[in-house]
Amino acid sequence: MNSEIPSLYAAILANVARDVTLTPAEEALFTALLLPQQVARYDYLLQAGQAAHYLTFVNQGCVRTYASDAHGKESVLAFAVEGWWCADFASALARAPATLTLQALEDTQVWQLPAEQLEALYAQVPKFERFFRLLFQQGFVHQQRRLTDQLQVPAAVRFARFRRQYPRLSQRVAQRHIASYLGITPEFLSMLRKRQA
Amino acid sequence: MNSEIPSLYAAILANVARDVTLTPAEEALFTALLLPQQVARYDYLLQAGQAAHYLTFVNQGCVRTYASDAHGKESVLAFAVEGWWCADFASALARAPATLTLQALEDTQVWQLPAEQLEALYAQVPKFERFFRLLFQQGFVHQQRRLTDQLQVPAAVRFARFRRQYPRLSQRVAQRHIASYLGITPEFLSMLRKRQA
DNA sequence: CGTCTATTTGAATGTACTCAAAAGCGGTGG
DNA sequence: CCACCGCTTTTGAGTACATTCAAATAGACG
Repeated sequence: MNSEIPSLYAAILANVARDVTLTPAEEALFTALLLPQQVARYDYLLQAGQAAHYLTFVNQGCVRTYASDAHGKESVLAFAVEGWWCADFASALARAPATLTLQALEDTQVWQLPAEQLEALYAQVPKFERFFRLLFQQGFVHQQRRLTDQLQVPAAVRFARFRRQYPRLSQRVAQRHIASYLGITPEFLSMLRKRQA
Repeated sequence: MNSEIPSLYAAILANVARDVTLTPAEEALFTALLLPQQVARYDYLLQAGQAAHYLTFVNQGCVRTYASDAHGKESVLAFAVEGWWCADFASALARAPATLTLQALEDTQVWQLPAEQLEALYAQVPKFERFFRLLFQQGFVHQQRRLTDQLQVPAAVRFARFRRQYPRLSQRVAQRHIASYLGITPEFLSMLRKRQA
C-alpha cells in the first residue's frame, strides 16, 4: 500500500488505533470483515423490526439513530458523523429484532462490521475485545451524562450546550431532529431559538 | 473451602460467572484484589469531588448513585442492591474527581475493586476484559433505554413501569428517591400514586 | 416558478413544579 | 405507654415550562 495514497480503511483504522495498537496482520484480519455500504440521503440502514446484523462505522455522511413510540413520535438517541460508530447495539449483540431505526440524513458511506463475527474476532485478536470494552465504557458514560442532563437541566440550557458542544452538527442537521434529540417539540425549539437569538 | 459453607465471595463470583468461566486460580487472583467494606445507613461510599478509587459490588444492602446540580437538586442515576455493581465509572476509570455521589440507603456490605488494578487484571486474565466489556455493553443498553423512556414516556407511565420492573425496590427505598430516579418531584409522585391507587 | 417540507408564530391546554401547610410515621425519652 | 421530635409524604393553590393544534412564512428541490 503506497503511503501517499491513504487506504480505504484509513479512517476506521485510525479510530481503532485511538484505543489499541494493531499489527498489519491484525489490521488485515479486521478490514477483511468490513462490508462497504453506500446509503442515499433519507434511506435507512436499519428499520425497527428488522434483524440488526451490523455495527456501523460512518466514513462519510451522517446517520441518526432513533426510537419511535406507539404514536409515531421519534426520539433521536444519537447522531453519527464521520468517525463515529452507530447501531442498534442491543439488537445486534443479542440477535434480536431491532427496536431502533437508523437513517442517513445525507448521502452516506459506511463500513458494516457483522455482529456475528465479533466473537471470532475477539478470540483471534483479544485487542478487539479491549477496543469494544472501551467503546461501550465511553458510551455508557456518555449516555449517563445525557440522562443526567435530561433529568436536571431545562431545555433552554440543553439546547445551548448542544450548540456549544456540536457546533457543526447544529448547522448540519434539521432543527426538528435536534429538537427530537433534546426531547422537545420543533415548535418549542423554534421559540428557544428566537429568545436566545 | 467446604462446599457446604458458601465462600465469602460466593455472590461476586457468581456474578462474574454469569458472563465468564474462571479457574480456581483466576478466582483467587480476583478475590485477592477485593476490599471488604461495611457502610452504615446514610453514610457515603463516595462523595462528589473526592477521588473515585473503586468499582463497587453490593453484597448486602442498597446504594443510590446520584448527581447533584448547582441548586442542590439530586437526580438518582441508579439503585444498586445485592448482586449489582455501582460506581462513578467515569471518574474511577479516568482517575478524575468524582462528579457523582454514592450513598448507602441501608446498612450495606460491599466489595471494593480498586480501579487502578484493573489494567493489570486484564493483562493477567483477559477474561476480565471480557467481563467488563459485557458489563458496560449491558450498562450502555440499559442507559439508552432509560434515556428513551425519559424522552418519550410521561411520568405516570414511567412510574408504573418502575413499579412493575422493580417491585422490591419500590417497597425498599423512600418515595423521594424514586421520584428523583424518575425525574419528578416527590409532590408530583405522591399525586400520581393517589391517581393510580 | 411551483410544490413540498421545514420552520415560525400564536392561542389554548396540559403536565409537572414551587411553595406552604397539614398529616403521617418512626424513633426516643420521659 | 405516651408525648414529642424530626423527617417523609400528602394536599392544595398558583405558576411555569412545554405541548398541541392551526395557520402563516420561509426554504429547498425539481
